[in-house]
Amino acid sequence: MSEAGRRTEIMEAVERLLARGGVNAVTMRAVATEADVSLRLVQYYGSTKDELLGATLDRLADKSIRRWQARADRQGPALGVIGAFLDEALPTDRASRDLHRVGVSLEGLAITHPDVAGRAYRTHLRGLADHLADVLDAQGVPAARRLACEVMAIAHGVGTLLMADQLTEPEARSLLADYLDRLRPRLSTEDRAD
Amino acid sequence: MSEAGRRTEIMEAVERLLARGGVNAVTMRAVATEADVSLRLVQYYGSTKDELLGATLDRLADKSIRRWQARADRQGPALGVIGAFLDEALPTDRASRDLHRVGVSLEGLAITHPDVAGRAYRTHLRGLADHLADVLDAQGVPAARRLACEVMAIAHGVGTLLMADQLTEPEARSLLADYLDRLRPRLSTEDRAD
DNA sequence: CCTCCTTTGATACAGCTGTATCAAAATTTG
DNA sequence: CAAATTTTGATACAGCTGTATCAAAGGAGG
Repeated sequence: MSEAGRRTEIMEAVERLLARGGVNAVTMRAVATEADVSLRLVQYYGSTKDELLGATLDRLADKSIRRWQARADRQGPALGVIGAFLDEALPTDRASRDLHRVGVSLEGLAITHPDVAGRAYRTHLRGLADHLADVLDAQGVPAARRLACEVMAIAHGVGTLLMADQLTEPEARSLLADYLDRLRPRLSTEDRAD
Repeated sequence: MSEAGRRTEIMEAVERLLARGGVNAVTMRAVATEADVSLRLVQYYGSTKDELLGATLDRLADKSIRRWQARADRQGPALGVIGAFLDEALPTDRASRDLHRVGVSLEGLAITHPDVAGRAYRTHLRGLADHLADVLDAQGVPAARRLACEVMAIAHGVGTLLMADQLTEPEARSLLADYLDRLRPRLSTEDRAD
């Protein structure tokens, strides 16, 4: 198999481990087992653990932003864009729950390794915020970046409460629907120039 | 020194380590050094690491809820209560930043150890949500618990963005002020019965 | 004084960690 | 086929981890 392919496989194994058991579950030997590959090969690509972890996190940030871009580029009304973002961010199915867990791991990692993981985390968040702000701004929404951050904040927070069993999925959805209702009057350009 | 005093000192050392370097920084030997005590004594109280960690997390949840209760029991108008909550939760000074880091550690720990840390985390969140919901409900706010969760969500999310340098402190404050502005019409009982 | 509680010291052990190093297969590629 | 690349195997090592076990010192209260 080609070099790039193997590297990808290995980084996918790292992602899976992150999603399942957090940062502590990512050991070189565990990665080898998860990728169904010898420990020696994990060393062969991505020589050090930090390099491997860093590359995985960068890849993750890229993927996350790219995925959201693909979905949001069919621009609807601003409210629809925000609704789609919230819907996408909500950890309801297996995949999005895994993604949320990876995000939490990354957030925690940013504390321990501000240089490696912190940079990836900031890149991730900044990319999402920039893109969301751009889309909103293009629709004439006032104070677009501030709103983008607010939407990201509530998405993250509600996701956390959902993962911690403080909200059921229907409760989370109706909470966000309420939130969107209150947001509606602020989304038109002529309503208020900030 | 009395038994309870030492135990408290040790758990405070655990908290400090959590705030500084996340979960991985909490080793028995590091706790001993941080508490300026011998390793043997850390074993003497809180025999197992899991027990020590669990007790610390429980204590933390208690403290956090109690602190917020003390502040919110001087009941003002609903908007003021929510504003106070947001203000308190915002990681601006050293202490609240440390607290936020501990919270992130706890959140991540809830993934790795759903039994020990997960329980403490849920207790923490539930306690905060219950109390906030009670206060709001007593003021006649409709759908109080849902709103309580929403406020907690945005507080957590904005805190995360602030810690990750995606928002400056003034930006975060004006974001929350905007949010509160939109919330105001919904806080009176006669405005809308949900 | 003597007994109980607290505290320390030194040290051990097995387990997991990242990393390194030998040679040797297996596979792909020219 | 031959050469280069990819992959494995078997270990090794030093470091940190939680936990355990020895004896002994220090202090408080009866």
